[in-house]
Amino acid sequence: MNAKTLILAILNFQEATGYEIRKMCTEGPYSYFVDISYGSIYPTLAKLEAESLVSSRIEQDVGKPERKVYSISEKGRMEFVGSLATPPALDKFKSEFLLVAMTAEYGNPTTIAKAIDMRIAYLEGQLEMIRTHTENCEHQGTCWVGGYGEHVMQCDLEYLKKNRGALMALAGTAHNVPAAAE
Amino acid sequence: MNAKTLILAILNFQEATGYEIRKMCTEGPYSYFVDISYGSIYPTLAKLEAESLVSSRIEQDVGKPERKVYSISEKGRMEFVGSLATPPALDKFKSEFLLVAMTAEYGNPTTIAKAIDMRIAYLEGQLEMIRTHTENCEHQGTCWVGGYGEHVMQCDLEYLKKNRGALMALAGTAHNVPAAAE
DNA sequence: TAGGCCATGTAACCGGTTACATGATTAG
DNA sequence: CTAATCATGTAACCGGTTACATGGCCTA
Repeated sequence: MNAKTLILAILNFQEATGYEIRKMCTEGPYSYFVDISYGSIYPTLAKLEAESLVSSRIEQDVGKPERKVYSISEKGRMEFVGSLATPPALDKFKSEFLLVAMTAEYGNPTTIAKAIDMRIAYLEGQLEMIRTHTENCEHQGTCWVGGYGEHVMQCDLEYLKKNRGALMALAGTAHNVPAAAE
Repeated sequence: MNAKTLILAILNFQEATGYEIRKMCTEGPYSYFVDISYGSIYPTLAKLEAESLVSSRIEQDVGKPERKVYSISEKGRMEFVGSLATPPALDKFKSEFLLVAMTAEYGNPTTIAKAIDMRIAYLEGQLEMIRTHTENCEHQGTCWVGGYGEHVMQCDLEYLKKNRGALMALAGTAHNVPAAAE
């Protein structure tokens, strides 16, 4: 999914500034399946406005930085609904951790242990985040997606905890490991 | 994970041609957590050879196209083992499907149904693929990762099947949907 | 007074994709 | 005879990241 569709989808639900969009995508309910940064949000917003799919207004509260609040236009809404007609692309998933796990025999046990534990901690944090989002969640689609993430992450954690030992047993068992800079 | 590390990791296990590497990454045991295409494999292989982290030899069987088989060098092995020392980056996950699910109320029910069912079919295919890989699997790290994928995908499917109805109930329920080109 | 949050933006860079070019062999 | 598989590569393009620039307010 490109930044354009994503931002249109967000603005379809609510008005927002670039800053807020970024927050939603890194800490908010979108963060589970999305990944985007300032460097693409602001330019995209500008392009969207140039195509008049969104409009903006400046808000100025005393003692606060200027906010540029974007709203979706009727044309933008049509674009968005239209984009929903094409079947969604497959998920993209990349995991460095799994490469490390696969090659565990070459890794130093301490490093592997740290990698597993950091992953567990990360997933637990994510789970907690999702739970706070879905706890008092009024939007049903968001609940559905939140429940999805919660379920899958729980399974993920389950496997990790249950099989931590098995992976650790492999760590560093390879022969012919060159004396590398560690 | 960049193409370089990934290819080095693969070549650390076995010699391979660019074509074979690509196969492993799209249909083989790496396909679950990796995503790479010819356009990055061949140039990367060339770069790797220029840095003498890998070497190549030409194989020519009668009646078959020429094969350029790459092997990792001692220097490459060291580079690879060294790269295992830095903690792995967080997983990258992007899902268009989940965006569609979140905005299900704006989607046409038929489209949503198709999206869910295609996802189910896809996951079932992936699961089967993983199972064939892990069934007679001699490399333990690969088994561990395969088991991981299997477990998580099973949970994924579970949620999808159990909550298909709930999502369908939301499909197309939004008011104020512009008469878009569908 | 240091660091974090609010807030907007730009420029350079890069990793990787898509599409193209080429061609032989084999299976249906 | 057609489609798929084996096999290698290039060039243009692009979406997005990283790092930078700027600055005021609030909290510890």
